[in-house]
Amino acid sequence: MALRKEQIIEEALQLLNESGLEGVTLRKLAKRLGVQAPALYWHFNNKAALVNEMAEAILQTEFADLQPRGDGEPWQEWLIHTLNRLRKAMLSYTDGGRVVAGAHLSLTMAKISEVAIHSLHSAGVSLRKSRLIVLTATHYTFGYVIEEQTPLSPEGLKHFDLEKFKKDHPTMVAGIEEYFTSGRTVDDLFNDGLRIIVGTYDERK
Amino acid sequence: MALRKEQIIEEALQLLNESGLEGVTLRKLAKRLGVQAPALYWHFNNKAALVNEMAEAILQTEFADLQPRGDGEPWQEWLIHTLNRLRKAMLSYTDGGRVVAGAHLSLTMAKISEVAIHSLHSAGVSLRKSRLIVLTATHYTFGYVIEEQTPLSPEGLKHFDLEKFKKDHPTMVAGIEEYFTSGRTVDDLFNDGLRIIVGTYDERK
DNA sequence: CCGTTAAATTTAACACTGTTAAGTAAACTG
DNA sequence: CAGTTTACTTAACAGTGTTAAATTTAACGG
Repeated sequence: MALRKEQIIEEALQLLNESGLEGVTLRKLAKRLGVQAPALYWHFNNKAALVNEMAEAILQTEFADLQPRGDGEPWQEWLIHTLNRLRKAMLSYTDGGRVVAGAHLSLTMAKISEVAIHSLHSAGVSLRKSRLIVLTATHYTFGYVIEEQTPLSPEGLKHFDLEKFKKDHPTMVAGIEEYFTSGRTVDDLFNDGLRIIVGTYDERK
Repeated sequence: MALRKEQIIEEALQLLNESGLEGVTLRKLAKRLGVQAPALYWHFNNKAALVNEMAEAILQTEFADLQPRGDGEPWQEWLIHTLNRLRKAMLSYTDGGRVVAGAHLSLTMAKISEVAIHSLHSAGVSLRKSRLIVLTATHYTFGYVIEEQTPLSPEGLKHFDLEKFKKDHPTMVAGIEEYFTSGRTVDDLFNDGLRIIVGTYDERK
């Protein structure tokens, strides 16, 4: 009775969350849909197209409606809030960062950029700087999420000498310990990076 | 007469540059080395380990020697210069960004972070802010390079309506045109992003 | 209701992929 | 010279995306 494109993507996203990006195979996906693998090729030209649409769907759940900066709202706060939503959307699926970052030509991402640049520009920031800040913050967000979603394999951990690492990277380790023993989280870390970019990072507190 | 680990990686990197990350298969690599594919498993536990060592090699060619910030040298300039080297290293191989960013537990990356944080801290920046800036700039660099190395498929371009895109994203398009018609390049764009992060972006000029 | 056309899917197969197990030949070691 | 380690080969497994052709299912006009 005709498989619908929408439900293929929905099932693919569920599979993504259970098995990760490597685990999303056409045969597994087809089985869940009660169909044979080549049937999917009627709905998608190839797997890459499927993954692209998955990325679009991930973004759409969070950005179905995207309000531009409100009157009087500081652009820094608006941008930070918006990029927190972007991170949240990617984090809500296993390997969501890689999926979304790998999907070029995403209309939703383009829309986010457009609204963001406009939201800064309309607040008095020059067009060039608006674009620079949005671009920088977006790349930062992608890089941050991709890394936080990259699992460090237990295999690599086996050969990892923590004591030697500490001895070889004292400043780095001190910085990490200082940050987290002060009660901060990876969410705080992400937001502090954004504040560095938008220029509202406050040394005190 | 005994294959050496070093030359396997060298050949793998050459293959990477010719065929991209997808093109680096154990059989192709083995063939180039005049050997059968399973022979590689004597030298590496699995393919992921091979790719990790490729990442390390990519970084090592550029960061065999990494000088910390010199006395009197502004930390902003030192950091920008160092991250330009990081970008250059990744750009020198097809999919270099994905390879390096995917390699967790890279000792070379750890060393870069350590030296960088120290270079900022020793210039009077607080430990916490030093780490924040380095982390932010590093993630930005990864995100930037990964995107600039992601090829937009001709397939996706077929269905792409440029005129509609322009109409739907006027601010974004205006920003892009303004930037590049002023004679700037993607290298400049990358560096302007870094300047936003380290706080030396100058609106004029 | 029938015949035709188009939509949606199946079956079979191809050319790959990473990876394991078992065997083999050369090189070193005592 | 015997035994062990090093470095590989051969054979095979289970899986991958993808294509071509045949086949079923649904839709539609007369």
